[in-house]
Amino acid sequence: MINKTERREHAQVEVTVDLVIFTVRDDQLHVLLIERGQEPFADWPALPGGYVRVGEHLDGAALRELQEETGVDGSRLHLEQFRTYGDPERDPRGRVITVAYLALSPDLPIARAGTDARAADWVPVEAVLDGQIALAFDHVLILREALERARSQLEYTTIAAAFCTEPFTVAELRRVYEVVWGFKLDPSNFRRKVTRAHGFLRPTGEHRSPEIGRPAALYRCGAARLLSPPLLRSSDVADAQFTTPALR
Amino acid sequence: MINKTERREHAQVEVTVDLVIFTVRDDQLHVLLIERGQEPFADWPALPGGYVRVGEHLDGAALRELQEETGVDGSRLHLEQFRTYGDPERDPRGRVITVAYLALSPDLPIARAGTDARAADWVPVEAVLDGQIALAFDHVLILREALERARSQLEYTTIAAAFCTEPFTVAELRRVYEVVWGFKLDPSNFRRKVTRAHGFLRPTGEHRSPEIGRPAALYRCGAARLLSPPLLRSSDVADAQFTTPALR
DNA sequence: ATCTTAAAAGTTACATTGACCTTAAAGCCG
DNA sequence: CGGCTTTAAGGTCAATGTAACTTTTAAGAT
Repeated sequence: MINKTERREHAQVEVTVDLVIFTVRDDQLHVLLIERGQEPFADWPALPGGYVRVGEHLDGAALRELQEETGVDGSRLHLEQFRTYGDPERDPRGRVITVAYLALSPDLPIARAGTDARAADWVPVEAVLDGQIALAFDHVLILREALERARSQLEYTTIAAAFCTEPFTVAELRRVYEVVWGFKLDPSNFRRKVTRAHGFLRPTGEHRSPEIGRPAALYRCGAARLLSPPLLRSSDVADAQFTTPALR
Repeated sequence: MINKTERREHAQVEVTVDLVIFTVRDDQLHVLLIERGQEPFADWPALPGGYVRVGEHLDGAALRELQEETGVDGSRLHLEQFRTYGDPERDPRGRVITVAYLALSPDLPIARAGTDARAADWVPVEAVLDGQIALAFDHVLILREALERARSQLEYTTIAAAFCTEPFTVAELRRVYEVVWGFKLDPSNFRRKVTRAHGFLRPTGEHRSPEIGRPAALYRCGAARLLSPPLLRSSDVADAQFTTPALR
């Protein structure tokens, strides 16, 4: 079925990876952005990412670009491929499709300056979705879809713990859910669910005193990757999200 | 950060789409396969798919290849991009990455012969996973991951109805779940859940008499895309699946 | 000692679930 | 016809899960 006519029509494309790295900072969801050093979109904020090299795995390219552009070591993050963007018009340089990755990170300090990217820093997600900050290419779309994916991942998986620096308290974990989902949770019911969920939290036996108040028990991540039973947002919220990732 | 050195190292790749189309037939899960007409892997069974053309959207390429190779009109299926495969060694022709799509289909008759592909037909998924049938490229991997995706989609979305030809009965819908998940469900409890779930089923008021037994009420798909509350597999099963789609 | 604060644990009414049972509506058979 | 078989549909009930709320606990501060 592949004849010489079609052979001429194959798109010769270049492939990039882009990374959406979220963190929780000051009770706000932040995303890791760089400032582009080159045309197109020179000086614009953008998701970290770049070209996949000859003979390089997609996952490897994602790790490398993250390291090069932001100094972040992605090997300890739960970096997950979540979607590929291939609109023929999405890059003014020509046909460039990008494989998007998502990860949740503890609030790491970002080594600025010096390295590849002109700047890399955490930026509040809301500032981007508000339109206060415009991003290069179709990165706002990618960010929006990554956020929706992250929100739903919190329901069915244990990755929320990836936001926390070990060891962490139940309250810290709850704040992650609250910030990503964008609404408050009942502390008591939240505790009951996450402590009951098999393999989510491993108690250390240690405690940490906050500035004031009763000391909180400290936990580490358990072995489970899937949360059962899941920790669902209310059905109202789920209905509102109502994503239809299908073709028209 | 993108300098002339890196510019030389950009992978020049070709991009294909591959489609995993499932259906339920004779109480078995089937996948739509073609027989390759060309090297590499000439005469091997493979997932339908092919090169993305210049200026073509990924979704458009998926629809076109499905039509060309199997005669199936994908515009009425819920075709969803689920993962991109980019192992540098995955295609002997060189660097070819593929964007994989997933859809659930009613049991359509496949127009054989004549067209682009030498043959296209439904094949039991088990025969492939057993190793009885080898597939070209990394298509077994793609199939396996598509199956896991489909299984989990049945839990949280209403796409199971896409397997059924409208109008359909609750028993037909239940058989879809049983075949995809691979275990029996309690008919009574299943009915209660799917009829209660808001926006899943729309009663037609009509009935259809089976060969024997009480006539079953007929339904059409409702408007909801997300299932709330979700229809979960038992937690044992969820634990067993335990996928870790992260990097090492 | 008492107050304040946040963590942790308990209470209650209610909804959902899984396993099982009963009734309903057809065709079939004598 | 009347009873049998078959599948659909609906009901029961104990166990579990949930949301909203209250109470107890363990620290530092006054």
